[in-house]
Amino acid sequence: MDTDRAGLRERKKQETRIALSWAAIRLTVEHGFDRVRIEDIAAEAGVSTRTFSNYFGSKGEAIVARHHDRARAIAAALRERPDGEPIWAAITHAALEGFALGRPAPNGQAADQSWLEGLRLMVAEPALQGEFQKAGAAAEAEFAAAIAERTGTDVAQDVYPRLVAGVVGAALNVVTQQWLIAEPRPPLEDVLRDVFGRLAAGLPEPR
Amino acid sequence: MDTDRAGLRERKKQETRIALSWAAIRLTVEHGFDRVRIEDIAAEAGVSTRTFSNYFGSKGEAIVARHHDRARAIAAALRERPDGEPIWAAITHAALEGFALGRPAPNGQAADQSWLEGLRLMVAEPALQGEFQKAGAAAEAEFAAAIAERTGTDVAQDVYPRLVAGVVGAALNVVTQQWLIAEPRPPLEDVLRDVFGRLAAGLPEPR
DNA sequence: GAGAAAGTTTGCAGATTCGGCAAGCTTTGC
DNA sequence: GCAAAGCTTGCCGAATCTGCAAACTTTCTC
Repeated sequence: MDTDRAGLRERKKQETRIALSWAAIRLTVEHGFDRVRIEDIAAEAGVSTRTFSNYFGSKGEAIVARHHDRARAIAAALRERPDGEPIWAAITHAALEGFALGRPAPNGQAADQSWLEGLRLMVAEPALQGEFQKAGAAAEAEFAAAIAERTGTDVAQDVYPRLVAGVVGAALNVVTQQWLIAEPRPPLEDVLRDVFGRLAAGLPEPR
Repeated sequence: MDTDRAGLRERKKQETRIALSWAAIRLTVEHGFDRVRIEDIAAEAGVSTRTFSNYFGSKGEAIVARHHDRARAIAAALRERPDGEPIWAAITHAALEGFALGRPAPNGQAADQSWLEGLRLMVAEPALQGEFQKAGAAAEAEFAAAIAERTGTDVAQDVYPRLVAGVVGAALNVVTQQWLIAEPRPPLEDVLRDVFGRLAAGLPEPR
């Protein structure tokens, strides 16, 4: 969002954060979760281990940070959708935008590849699954707030916004999963429309 | 399930596991997550810290273990539902059974109260949210398998069973949440029917 | 039943992680 | 240009986690 808002200090912090996160992903993909020490990640990003701890509470948090940001981007995208748009259309567009959105990788060229491997890692490594889900849950909270706003409901009181947010979160997980494993890899958009279509139809039993 | 199947050894292990888990919940509710050491939990359950580590990989895992078992019970309950039953009816019943099911607490009388406080804790404490979600995800996997079995679909291939499992998981989270905060506390069954009804209807926007 | 086999519990030690604190730098704001 | 505010870092102690080997218990076999 605020790409270069608010000066040098803030920008540097973002850079450090992202550098740490990518370093964590790269090293873990390459060597495996428990053969990477925080010391290694910090070194790769050019900061001290103590600084690592200032940014992230654990190795897992650092690895999942990219996913976390992307998930929140979807919530942000939803807020940007035009007011009149029907809710499911808005959600679909927001999701597509969020997925397509900024996929910055350490090296420009193999960006997608790095991200793909990172995602696979987060989903496969048991030590990371909790962190991965937690990131999703955090994003869901923002998503619920955005939905409540848009539909004039109350997050604290009404079940609707939280339910939709939770369901969409679950759906996006499935979409990601399916997209990761399907071979050949289908366009994300197709998977997403299929899944959302089923939701809107009340999840009819297939045949 | 296998209450007293398979001898003394197995039973003792279950007892230790449950004792550790309840001890972890009780102490954490009373003193707060980071003012409880594994040493304390182990002492409360009458085993060594090393033994604690044989059962659980972390404090969080121990605290969430009860939730984990209950969530898996819902998947197990689904497998027990009669074959002809429509899928959503089966899921609803399984969920109700799973929720009602075995709520053993350290002290018989305040069982529900302990469980309620434990749940609140898991949902409120950031350090536990990841673990909580992870337990849910693990249960969801079993749930998906049960659904695939029942509907003759393929977990690895088809999106349907994973999607339904994910959505139901999300829905149960919302139900639990709503049930925890609503005042006066409504019957769980009512909340559950409301939420599942919305799902089956395709999540229509509330006016 | 007795004795062997298999599975558990425990203490110990080493590697890591985590977070408070205070000193040294850098960026911001006036 | 300077003071205030915010970051980074090293150091340190408290906790966690895991492999290993010894001491026990339960289960299995004859």
